[in-house]
Amino acid sequence: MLPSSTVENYLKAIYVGETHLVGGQKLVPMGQLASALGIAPGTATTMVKALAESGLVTYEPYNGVRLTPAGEKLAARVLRRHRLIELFLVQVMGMNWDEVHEDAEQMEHVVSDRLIERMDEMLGRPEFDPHGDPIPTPDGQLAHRALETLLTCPLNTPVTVARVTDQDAAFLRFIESHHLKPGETIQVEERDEASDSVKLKGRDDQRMTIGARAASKLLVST
Amino acid sequence: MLPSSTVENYLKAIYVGETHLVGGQKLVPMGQLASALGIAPGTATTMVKALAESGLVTYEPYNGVRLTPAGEKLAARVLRRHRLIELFLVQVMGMNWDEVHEDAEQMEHVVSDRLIERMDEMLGRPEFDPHGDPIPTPDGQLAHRALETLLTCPLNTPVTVARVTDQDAAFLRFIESHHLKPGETIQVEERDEASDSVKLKGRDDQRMTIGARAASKLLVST
DNA sequence: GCCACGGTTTTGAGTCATCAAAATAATAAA
DNA sequence: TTTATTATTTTGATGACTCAAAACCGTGGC
Ligand SMILES: [Mn+2]
Ligand SMILES: [Mn+2]
Ligand SMILES: [Mn+2]
Ligand SMILES: [Mn+2]
Repeated sequence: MLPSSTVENYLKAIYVGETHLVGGQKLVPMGQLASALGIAPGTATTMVKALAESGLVTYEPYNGVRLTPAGEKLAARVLRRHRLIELFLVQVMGMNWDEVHEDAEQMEHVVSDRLIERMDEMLGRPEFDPHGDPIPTPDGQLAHRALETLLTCPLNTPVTVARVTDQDAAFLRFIESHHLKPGETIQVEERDEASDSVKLKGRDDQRMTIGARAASKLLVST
Repeated sequence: MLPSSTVENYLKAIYVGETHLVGGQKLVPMGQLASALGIAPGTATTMVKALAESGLVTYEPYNGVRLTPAGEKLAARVLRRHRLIELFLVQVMGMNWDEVHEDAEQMEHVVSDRLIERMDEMLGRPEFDPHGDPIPTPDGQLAHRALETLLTCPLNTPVTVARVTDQDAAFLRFIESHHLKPGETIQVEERDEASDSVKLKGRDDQRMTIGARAASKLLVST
């Protein structure tokens, strides 16, 4: 039985949720899953039990859920499609990086393998999507990069923006308008705990100050 | 309420069904609708009653169904998307014309207006899809052409293939391999009632014989 | 060690889309 | 006109997916 869009969305959310877990944690709590999918907690519980029944996840009541190898394979496939489609929409269709998420969210479930393969080919087997998120390989491997946030990277040292971990359109437009998209080189000049902000030097030595919250969503390579 | 994929498919099938009706007929019978959608007749009846309830169709029990202006607007929109997507997949993505139907069938329900507009723009506001089917304009107008089938067009006169009215992949590949795609110029040399076949002269004066059934699916302009 | 609270699960219900098969209506044949 | 055939509608049921709200569990505070 091929998985429904709903099942694919659950698996993808669990997959992404697992990467967000800190430390040795391995289980995604139901509350987090429910809010990631925008559904009621009870619905998540019911669905996850069904997913466990079909061998795609392991479910520990009151603890959370984890993907089985079978579930992980499916999840990586969906995430690969999502990110390839996003990149395609930006690179080939000329759409803005803040408006491709919703299209990708739907298309990831319906386009044929053949079309995905054509996109991948046209894009030259890309490794990262427009937001710097890694694109899983066809066999489910995720490129791992050692990145730091603007809150932890070295001061007064050129760093390259590599990834933006927030899909919010307004935030993405802000990033773009301040030339902070992946690929741009910047420096962190100062961090101020009290004012909860970070001072940056960007393109053309342009100075700017952003909040710590925003700074934590900009990942850079040194 | 935005229409579900199911509703969109029903409306599209009724829309296309109406164009296939001969004479002054105006109602699409339930059986035809059901088989076009590949569902049980009883399901069609139930759904159509719901569509009538929401003002998208007019339903006459035991006679059939017809689109209201509201329903026709939605149906034309879906058909426009379907055919634009098909053309996009062929022209831009380099897919074959016999493998784009299924992708379009799904994508028509999910891609954003913005993306459709980009496709339309990239393709130069096309009027016909890869099969020669007219693409409804944004306001729902369908280009009408006076076409004849290979069963009725004049003999020994150059005619141009304009449209192929069968989405079956094997048939489309046959058409392609014999250089009978829309745009090709051919001549009908002879029709034989007894053998139920038609003799053609195609590209490079290549002779071929095809069955009447197939001939009726090739529409030409004189 | 009890209790309150936040997170989780259960319960009961509803929507949408579907089918198989029985009942019925329209139509063609005898 | 009766009968047989075919198309259509009704009926009863199922499977996914969802919610609201009640019940429940586990843990940290006191
Ligand atoms: Mn999705
Ligand atoms: Mn992305
Ligand atoms: Mn469709
Ligand atoms: Mn077509």
